[in-house]
Amino acid sequence: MPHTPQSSHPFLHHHLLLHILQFLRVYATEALITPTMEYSESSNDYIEEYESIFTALETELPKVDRLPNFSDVIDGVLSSDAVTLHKCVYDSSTHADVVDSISLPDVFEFDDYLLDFVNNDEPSMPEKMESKTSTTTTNNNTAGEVNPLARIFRFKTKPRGRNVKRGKPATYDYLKSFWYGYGNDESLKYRSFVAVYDEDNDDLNSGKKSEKCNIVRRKRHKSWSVHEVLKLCDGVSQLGVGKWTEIKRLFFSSIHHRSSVDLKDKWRNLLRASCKSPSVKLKGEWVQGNASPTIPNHILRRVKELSVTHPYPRKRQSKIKL
DNA sequence: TTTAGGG
DNA sequence: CCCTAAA
Repeated sequence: MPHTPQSSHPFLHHHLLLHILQFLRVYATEALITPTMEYSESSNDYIEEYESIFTALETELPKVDRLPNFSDVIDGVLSSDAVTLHKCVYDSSTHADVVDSISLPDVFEFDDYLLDFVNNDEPSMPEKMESKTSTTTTNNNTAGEVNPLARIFRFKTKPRGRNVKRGKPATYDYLKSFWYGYGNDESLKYRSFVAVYDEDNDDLNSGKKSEKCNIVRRKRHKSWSVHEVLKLCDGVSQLGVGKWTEIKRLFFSSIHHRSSVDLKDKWRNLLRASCKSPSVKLKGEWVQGNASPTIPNHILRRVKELSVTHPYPRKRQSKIKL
């Protein structure tokens, strides 16, 4: 990794790092290690595993030129060997099930945590940035203060992952509304945002206005667990198709990261999958059907049944053409 | 705001 | 998952 000039970003300063690590420590200790210790004698392995992660983070994070995103970090933790072992303890089939099985403190709370930290105890800014910032924001901020969020947006980050190119560029004000008030759609609270450094609108070089860097909004991909899918099936069988807000309220009240729209999308995908031929055992051999092998057959069957009992409401059943 | 559908 | 026309 030929990382060059240690781009010193304020949020990567040591004290913030410590906060992040502290948070991770608490998270891992309380949510993952503790419940494991009740079931395994080799929990020291887990602790060591996490310690190694922390150590790695401590040395690697300062080199990253993007705002550390807790969701990404925790993804790494959850995909670690420690959790793999953990999942065996619970005899679950997927990591998602592990997450479901132990009541985690909300994994996504970190974004809020970080924001609070930023607001209350702002890291010092590099002079280079400090001067430019002050000149460009004087007119826009009351009390002449630099809004900490604006600083976050100055990170020269490269978005990663899927959908990143399709994200809707947003302004600072747009994003701010999600940080401070999540509105009624709580799922928005669990979305992560990535600031994209806009070369063409670089106030560090041009000295021009650039309060509005491009912000790419994206929701981290989270595979549906069996538990969630069953929940969705229950909802559909009880409330019918199309009542997703209700299903969300009654069956997903504690699963904050699935919006009603998510439910709708998932059901559509499940229907699609249930039509395909599942894997079957023929003469002792497993014949791979063209249906996704990741979805248990009993679920596909359940969906199949429900698709008959609760037909998908077709808005335009007939396309009347004259 | 919520749904249905296309992307 | 995102985006948006429709309702």
